[in-house]
Amino acid sequence: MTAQSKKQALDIAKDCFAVRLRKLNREVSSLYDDQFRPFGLTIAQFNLLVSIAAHGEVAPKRLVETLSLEKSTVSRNIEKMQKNGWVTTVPHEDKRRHLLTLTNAGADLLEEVTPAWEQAQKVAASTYHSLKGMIEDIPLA
Amino acid sequence: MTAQSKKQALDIAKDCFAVRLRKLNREVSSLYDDQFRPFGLTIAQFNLLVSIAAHGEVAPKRLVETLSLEKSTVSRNIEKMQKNGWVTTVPHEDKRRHLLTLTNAGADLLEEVTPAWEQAQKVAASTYHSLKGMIEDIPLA
DNA sequence: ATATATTAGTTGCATATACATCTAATGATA
DNA sequence: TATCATTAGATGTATATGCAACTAATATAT
Repeated sequence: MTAQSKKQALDIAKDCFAVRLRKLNREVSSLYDDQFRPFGLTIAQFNLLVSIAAHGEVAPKRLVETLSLEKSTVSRNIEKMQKNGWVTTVPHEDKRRHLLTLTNAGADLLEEVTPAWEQAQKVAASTYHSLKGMIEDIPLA
Repeated sequence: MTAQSKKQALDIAKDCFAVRLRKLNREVSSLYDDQFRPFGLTIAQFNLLVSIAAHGEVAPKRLVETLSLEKSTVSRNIEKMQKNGWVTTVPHEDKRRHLLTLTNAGADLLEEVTPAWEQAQKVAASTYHSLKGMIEDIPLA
């Protein structure tokens, strides 16, 4: 490691979008995980929970598209949420497909955790001032 | 799911910092992973590679702090990078500690992948216009 | 100086994520 | 209609991540 290459590496570390974004992502995600932990819920699961609720009924395929998740990731995370009794499936005429809905327990959970979510939002906004302005530039669907 | 609660869920999905940030993180990370794939390198490993290079010699503890990673995550990711021959350890007077440095192969790899990194940066910047202004607000260390 | 507390790092375990491949079902085409 | 292609989702395998508990070493306090 010459002093030259060390300086170059530092520049890369400072300039890299992914390095910065991933660090912020870990920090912010952990705020939400901390808030949700008492409910046995993770931020990843909350994300799916709220997305299903927003749709009412939704195909995994659509979650893949709107959340930029790999289909196998959706498949496995939903599987856990089904085991937890929060999500159930509705058959579809096209037998390859099915729709996901929240169970009553799932809907109740979402209501229960909303204050925790609000708390996480508050901490996130006050810790990372740029977040507020940032999110409008991130396409939702 | 009443129409009321559906609408509330949609609002949460739209307002949630974590939901948006995590989606952006997946999308951006995948740009870098695509670029690095031919080198057998991931964005997570690149992150460590460049951080070690920037320090010259660095303790895992310090990477934990500067990157907001869990110590076990650093431990295991470094382990893989050692197996790949990119990183090696230097003993410390305090026998609990050790320092990490890049091997020649690791330093060479970093040089080799720099054009791929630049390409990912270019795609990221042109796809997500807000990234450029955003990163200055994310503390690096 | 010995007992206790702290620290750095590792290991056990669980979730999250993605790529490749597979299967079942449906669609398109010759 | 029989064959081929596409599609939705599931499964195999690997990396990434974090919490809890552990170990070895050092620091602190009595």
